[in-house]
Amino acid sequence: MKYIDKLRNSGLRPTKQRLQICEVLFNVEKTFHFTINELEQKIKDKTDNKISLATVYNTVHAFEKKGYLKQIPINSNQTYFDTNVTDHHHFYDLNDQKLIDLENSDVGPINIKKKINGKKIKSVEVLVKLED
Amino acid sequence: MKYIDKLRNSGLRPTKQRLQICEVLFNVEKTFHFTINELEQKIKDKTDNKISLATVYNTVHAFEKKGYLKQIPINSNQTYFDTNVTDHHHFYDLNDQKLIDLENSDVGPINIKKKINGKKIKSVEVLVKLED
DNA sequence: ACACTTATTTAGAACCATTATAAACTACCC
DNA sequence: GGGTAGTTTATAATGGTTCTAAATAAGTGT
Ligand SMILES: [Mn+2]
Ligand SMILES: [Mn+2]
Ligand SMILES: [Zn+2]
Ligand SMILES: [Zn+2]
Repeated sequence: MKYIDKLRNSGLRPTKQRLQICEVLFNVEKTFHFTINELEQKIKDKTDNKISLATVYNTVHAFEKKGYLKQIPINSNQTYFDTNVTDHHHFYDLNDQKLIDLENSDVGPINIKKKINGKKIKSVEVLVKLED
Repeated sequence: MKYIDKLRNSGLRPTKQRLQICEVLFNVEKTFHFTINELEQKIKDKTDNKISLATVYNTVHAFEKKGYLKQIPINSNQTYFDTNVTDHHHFYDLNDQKLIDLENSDVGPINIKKKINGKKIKSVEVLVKLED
């Protein structure tokens, strides 16, 4: 199986639950954005046996730590995650509460001129809020 | 008093509590970022009588709605607000969990080329994450 | 296969920032 | 002053997330 090695190489045991979550998250055409609750629902739809909510949280955080997921900084009552871990930007539709990817070519390079002593830039993300 | 008119003109009654919060938020040299808990602490430090936590929440949301404050989109367990309501960007220091303003001149103009049908751009914000 | 160790899963409890409630209070208008 | 709508307040409720600790499963060595 393609995810067994991925997990083992990351020091994560390839459990049945983790492999099922890998299927839902990564074995799809397009990357996508999700909350924990939305992921839980997808898992229920796709698989017969249920995975406990605690395991969903544990797994998402483990994958985030390994760089297979990232959090999207947005003000919402739920945390948003992204299966697209490349550097990219977002539209956030305030009416529909929907996130849409922006390609880097849609924004162009961003040159941060200010420097902070002893700190390095980890990421540069643009959030474009949309309304009707 | 300078905040009485500001509040009345916004359709907000200039109560003692709101005026005190105005002093803390706006009667200072520099704009700043805060969480509700940090604001509550500042209020305690500055004034003798206490303002209930519910009123702090109510007031911050009322001021946000009127455009006197804005929320900063960031992943934290607490919501961050900004007394600088002009368009500007932020450094977020992941180690210290501190927000620092970036001037527009520090980033340069950002040209969003992609358009979404029937939606207009409300804001464009850059978040630059820093680490040691 | 077996025993042993360590990682993981799980249900449920705990946590805690935020929001809702509803009664007391206050600003405003006549 | 009297009436009304807006505001404050203590407190409860909400709900996403994290913690706990016991059960289970995976890896390792023999
Ligand atoms: Mn996390
Ligand atoms: Mn708000
Ligand atoms: Zn994305
Ligand atoms: Zn700011």
